[in-house]
Amino acid sequence: MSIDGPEIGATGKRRRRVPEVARREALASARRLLITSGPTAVTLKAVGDEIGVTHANLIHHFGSAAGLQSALMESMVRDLTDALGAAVEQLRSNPGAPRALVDAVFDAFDQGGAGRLAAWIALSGDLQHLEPVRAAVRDLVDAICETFAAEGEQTHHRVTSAVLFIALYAFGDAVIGAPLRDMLDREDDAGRKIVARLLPTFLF
Amino acid sequence: MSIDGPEIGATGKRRRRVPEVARREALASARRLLITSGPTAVTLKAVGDEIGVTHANLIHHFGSAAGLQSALMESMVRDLTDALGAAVEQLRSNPGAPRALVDAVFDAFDQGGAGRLAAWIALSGDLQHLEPVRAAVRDLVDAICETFAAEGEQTHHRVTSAVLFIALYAFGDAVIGAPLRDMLDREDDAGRKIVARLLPTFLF
DNA sequence: CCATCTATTGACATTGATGTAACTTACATG
DNA sequence: CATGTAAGTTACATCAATGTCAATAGATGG
Repeated sequence: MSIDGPEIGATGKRRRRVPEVARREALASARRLLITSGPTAVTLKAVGDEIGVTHANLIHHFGSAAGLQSALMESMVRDLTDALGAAVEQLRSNPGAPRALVDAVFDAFDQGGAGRLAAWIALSGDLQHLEPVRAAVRDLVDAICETFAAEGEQTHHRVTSAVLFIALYAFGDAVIGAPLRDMLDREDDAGRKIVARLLPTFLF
Repeated sequence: MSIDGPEIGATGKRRRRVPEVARREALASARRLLITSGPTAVTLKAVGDEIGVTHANLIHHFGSAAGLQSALMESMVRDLTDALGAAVEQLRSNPGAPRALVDAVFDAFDQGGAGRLAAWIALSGDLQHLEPVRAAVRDLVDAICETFAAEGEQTHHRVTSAVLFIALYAFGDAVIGAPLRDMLDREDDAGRKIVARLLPTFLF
């Protein structure tokens, strides 16, 4: 098995990191643990073992275990808002390409881990961590509204319906899409196809 | 503060339950804790305090903490499959009423707690507990296919798309629908309206 | 080379969840 | 009323996660 490789002992010396690097490595490890093994796997010991530091060192950098979890949520929420911002740009530069928009949002929720993050936040009740998402969502709504401004006064209502539609669906697909598609014998991108086909229903 | 009130001592005597009653009370309490406070709140002590027994007594009835969790998952999965079965009956007796079908599925995921349950199972990786759902989902697909058998050879594909659509959406709505609707200033049943409106797109 | 700063560690304490064993007592049955 | 079964409790042990603190050791400036 070759457990406990000489993670630090390879050189026999400690590896001293700049705080920013230490935090970044820890958060990357924590995200990997969250996505692959669930929220209960994100512990100080597990993260420390992955990046070769002790749990006390993580407390030194994040203040507490809750501080690490909070920083992880902030990090992933920032990535999600960035992805939504990129989706806005993608839409502005190339409107009328629903599949590209759908892929951008679905990838953020699936591979970016936003789906599992949102589920974790919702189950644990830490809803305040979702607050930065509010602005990103409203930017997305505004961008879509501008693109389809000619549609009349019902535009805002239709656009919020579209955003609610794609976000809820992408979230559901990221968290339980795989087993559900397996039950139905459907292909991996069945959900994306459906959303891409229905999205014009809202916008046109 | 008046800690440790005479929980049992109110009568001065123990309350002896038949095993089936003890298990039912414990599972009801565990479900309430899961829905209101998340998976980490479902502990032997928390459940025991709610129903007035010790944590050792719960181990006596369920074998272990994992046994209680497993029984909770089974109980909630059974309720979900029952709800899906009822949706099948509802559809057979009154086809062409998408909102009623949508409400039945959404209520199962939201008020029944199936949404939080599914998120918990997905995050923790205990996918085998979803196995009983497979049969219920396939029954639902078959029932819808029979109802719309005249639609041609693409029927099965369209029906599985519809089931995937409503299930993923109901799940997403149950777990993160409330904060998302708040961000978008949308009404509580916005998701249900959207699904009810789009469902005929698949079936007709 | 020396001194200072601080990232890092090791050892220890604490807490909560879980598990085990022996004892108690409610209840049914003779 | 006597008795056996099992629901229920008490007391204790264990383990993992978290937290605290003094000591160690890289890095950098003088």
